[in-house]
This record gives sequence, structure tokens and C-alpha cells, in this order.
Amino acid sequence: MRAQADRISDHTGYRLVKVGHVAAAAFDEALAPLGMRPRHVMVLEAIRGGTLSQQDLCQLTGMDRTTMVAVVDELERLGYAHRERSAADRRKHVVKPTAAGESAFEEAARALLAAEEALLGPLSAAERDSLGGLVAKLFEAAARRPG
Amino acid sequence: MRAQADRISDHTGYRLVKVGHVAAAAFDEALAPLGMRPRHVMVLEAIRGGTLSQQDLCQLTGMDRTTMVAVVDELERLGYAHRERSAADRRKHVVKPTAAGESAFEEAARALLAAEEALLGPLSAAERDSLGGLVAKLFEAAARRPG
DNA sequence: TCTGATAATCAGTAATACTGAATATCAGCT
DNA sequence: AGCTGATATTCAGTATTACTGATTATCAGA
Repeated sequence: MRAQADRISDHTGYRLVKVGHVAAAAFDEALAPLGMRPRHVMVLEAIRGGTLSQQDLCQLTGMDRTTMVAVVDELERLGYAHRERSAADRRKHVVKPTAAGESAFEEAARALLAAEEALLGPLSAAERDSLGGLVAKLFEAAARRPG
Repeated sequence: MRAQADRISDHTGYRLVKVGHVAAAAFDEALAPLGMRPRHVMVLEAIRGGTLSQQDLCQLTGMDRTTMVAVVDELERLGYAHRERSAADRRKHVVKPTAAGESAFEEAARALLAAEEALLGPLSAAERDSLGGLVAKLFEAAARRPG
């Protein structure tokens, strides 16, 4: 009747935090050869197709506006994107991918997928599906909260 | 046959990172009224019973030695622990809890448990068990890695 | 043509986690 | 006893992160 863990480090919450850190480090490492971090890939993904200002990108990704300035700076420096002033609203900087940026995104997406494969390697296919569903539930519940 | 998510933000790996952040923030918030953070509680927990030096605590918790100095400083300032020079090895500072520290740990453990309850609230009991098992597997696999 | 709001940028700040150096002490060898 | 290399703790300094607040340019509406 008593399934409660004694030590804090045996609790699911603690382990969720740790696994999140490990996953974040793995994704950083997977993208390091490309000179990017996950946030850059998120932006490259978002600007495929759409015409998005930095502010739009902030809302889509949850990044701070000042962080977004730096991320777009870096994507420009890498030759993966460039800013254009919006003709409709000249306050806005529309961020557009370059051809190199589009293929860099493809490569980064593959690298992230491989890192995720390695991360979830200890789990069977059924277990991964199960984990995906459970984490999605927690994710959506968290998204509905103020934070 | 194709269960792969299109967007990065739909992947389990990305969500694991996010959920980890949310959990960490929830634990910080739960302990804020006590003037502590999870790392302080980890140390308070470890020093119940055992006779541990700061170095021992570093190995148990994974914290850096310089971080541990600050954590023990803060526990002393709160009146929850104090350093004693080890008689056996005078290089070592044995960290011992005060009576106030022991009850503060109990209260902190309750606060963390409540925060975990809230975090896992969206899941049924069966789902929590399932998540706990899956996260434990990932956690142990990560612990075996060099990082 | 004002007024208040919004977009992007920049400068400065606070927190985090670390590296490397300094000090004190130990354990083993001669 | 005295020397050598290693260990425990501490401190100072560094790099990174994520932010707040101020600034400039532009917009939309009275």
C-alpha cells in the first residue's frame, strides 16, 4: 500500500528534472557541430513557409524578445537567415531563411532526431509511445498554467 | 506506420526538456517560503543519520564543490546546519543538521511532495506509476553515461 | 498632428556554474 | 623527524544565461 519513495532522488519529479537536463545537454551537443543550439533550429523551423516577425517568433517559441535579437543575429552571421523590413509595418523585421538555412535546418532536424533516438534508446517502441503520451499530457497541462 | 511528429515542439525529447523546466520551477516555488531551494533540501536529507563531509555531499548530490560551499553557508545562515571539523581528518568539514534543520527538512519534504502531486495531477495513478518506471529507466541509463 | 501603443535594439543586472589558485591537512616514504 | 604528493575547503575571477528598463522608429486612431 506504500509505494512512496523515501529519498527525494527516487521521486519521479526529481528524475523528470534530471532527465530534462540530460536531454537538453544531448540536444546541445548534437547541434554543436552545426554551430547552433536548439533555439536556432526552432526559429529556422518556424520561418519555413510563414512570414514572421521577431515578435511572432517570440510568441511561437516562448523566447524573450532580447534573446530573439541574439538568435537572429547568430542565424544571420551563419548565413542561415536574414532580416527584411516589413513593407506593411516598417517596425517589424521579417525573418527569412536562406537556401543554406533551409538545408541547415534539415540537417539539424536529423541530428536532433538521432539524439532523441539515443536518449530514448533504453525504451522499447511501446514504452516510447507510452512516455510520449504521458509527457504530452503533462506538457499540455503546464502550457495551460500561467507560467 | 508513420508516428513521427513533424514539428520539433511535438517531439517527446523537446517536451521532456520543457516538463523538466516546469518541474524545477515548481519545486523552487514550493520551497521559496522556506528560504530554500531543492539543493538545500537534498543536503538536509543526506546529513540526517550519516556523518558526511562536504566532499561526500558533492558525490551524493552531484553538486560542484564550490556550489556546496555556498549551500552549506546558506544552511548555516538559516540555522539548519553547522560545520564541524572532523576529528579523524581535520581537512574535512562534517556537516550536521540542527534540530531546526531536521524539522525544516520534514516541512520541505512535504512541500516538495505537494508540488509533485500538483505536477502529476493530470495523470491517473496508473499513469503516474507508468511514468515513474519509464523515467527511472531513462534516469539510470543517463547515470551510466559519462555525463 | 498629437497621443499612446508596438517592434526591435542596446546597455546593464542578477543568477548560475564553473576554473584555477591558495591554504591547511593528510598519508606514505625515507 | 622531514619531505612529497594528494585531498578538503575556500575564495576570486570568468563565462553564460535570461532578464529589466531605456531608446528609437514606426504605427493607428482621435
